[in-house]
Amino acid sequence: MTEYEKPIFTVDVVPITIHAGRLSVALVERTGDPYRGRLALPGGFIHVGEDTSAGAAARRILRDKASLTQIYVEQLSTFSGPDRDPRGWSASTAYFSVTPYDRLKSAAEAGMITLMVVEEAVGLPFDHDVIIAAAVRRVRDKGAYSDIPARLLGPEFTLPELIAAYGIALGSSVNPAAFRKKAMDRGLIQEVPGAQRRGAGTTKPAQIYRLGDSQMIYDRRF
Amino acid sequence: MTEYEKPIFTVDVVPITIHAGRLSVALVERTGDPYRGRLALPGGFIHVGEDTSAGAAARRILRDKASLTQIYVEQLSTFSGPDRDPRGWSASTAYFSVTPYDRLKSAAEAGMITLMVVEEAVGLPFDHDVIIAAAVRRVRDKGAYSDIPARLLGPEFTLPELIAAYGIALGSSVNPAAFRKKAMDRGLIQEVPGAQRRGAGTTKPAQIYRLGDSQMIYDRRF
DNA sequence: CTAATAGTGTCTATAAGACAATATTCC
DNA sequence: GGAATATTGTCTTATAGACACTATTAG
Repeated sequence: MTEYEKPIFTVDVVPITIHAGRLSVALVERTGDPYRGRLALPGGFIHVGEDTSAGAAARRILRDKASLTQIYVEQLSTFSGPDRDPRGWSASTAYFSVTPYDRLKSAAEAGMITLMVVEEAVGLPFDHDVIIAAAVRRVRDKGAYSDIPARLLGPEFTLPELIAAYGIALGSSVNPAAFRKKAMDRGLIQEVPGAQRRGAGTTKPAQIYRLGDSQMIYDRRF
Repeated sequence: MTEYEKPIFTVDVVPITIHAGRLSVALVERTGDPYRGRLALPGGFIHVGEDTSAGAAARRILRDKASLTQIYVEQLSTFSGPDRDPRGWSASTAYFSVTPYDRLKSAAEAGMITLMVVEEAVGLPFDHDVIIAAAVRRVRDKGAYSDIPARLLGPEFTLPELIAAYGIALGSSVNPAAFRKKAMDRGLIQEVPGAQRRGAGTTKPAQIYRLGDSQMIYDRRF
């Protein structure tokens, strides 16, 4: 068999969250060679002896660079070509993660990460602008029929909070009545029976929910 | 920067077609080292001086191994891990292509490729069983709201042919009246105004259509 | 005319959006 | 009671599935 020059293979992660009511990404300062010191997506090489898959590498990177564990991670796409990395022909398998801001707060306050609103995260090294745009598109496309936006919240939430999260993730307003009906019918959420209230004060308290078993995926067939 | 052992990076393609009324994949006999002589998905290494992206490599592989050019190719997912390739830690970005059988016929008759019904393509080298299953799932998931099944046909087709293709691709029967209405309303297909007939003989001839501008993607929002 | 398939129209069930109406809390 | 938000119910509209009916060809 002919031997070919091996391309560079890396993993990048787009850590998505809601910060101050806006869909945001967590960026890290590059410590390594190209673009050292610049803000970019957390990423890195495969640790051949340690990572059991590219997805596992993505989780390791999130853990090491943003102290994030136990969160939703999904493969996005693989970006490749001779010019995207100055070191040579490269392929990067990109993942995105979805977390409540709470989980990122201490890393942000420690300066490990910098949050940017997705629309303002431009001019980044490599093709990270393109990767972020693809992640946002995925969230918007899948958001309306999946539980991804719900993962922007903690494990318990009220319906108004959930509706707000869907609105922010989808970038469009959400019909509360239709949302409720659909979410309940499809089993996206379940009431937390005991405690029913929450919220800051002066108004009617809302029921607390958790994610249900269903992910609200449904299909359309002819 | 620490140097890490580079993983192997390859590209694999799942060439999907309809053969004898069944959803099928084209496999090739491996000429290279692991699993030499076995049937497997067409695939290979990046040619660093030649390929402008992994998708371009996928197209090159289709051209070289199955004489296929100018067809629909879509990135599926990247499969990776320490054990999927006996040569070591590897990642393979998988693509699938969708073509009418006509385009594969001469390669099949020349013995370059072997067609197998997707359900029967099991026990293949590497994790190609998993890759094929993922491709079939993608076609079935996206099929109901995209033009992918239409690409299993040539550029001109009748409505009954199109409905049959959707049925085979989706693995379920299709309501002709509903399909027609939806496909026309959404602009999936356009009448070919001049010639209106075709078909073998003894029955009413059908109108010929082409793909329209729309790809019939639509979204659901709350 | 008959057989066979192409194509159309109608009815029904379902789901989503709009929007009004009701409920519950704090003050 | 009043303000503010939560929650529910009703009406309308769009779409898909079921299914029957009409159309067009060869023989």
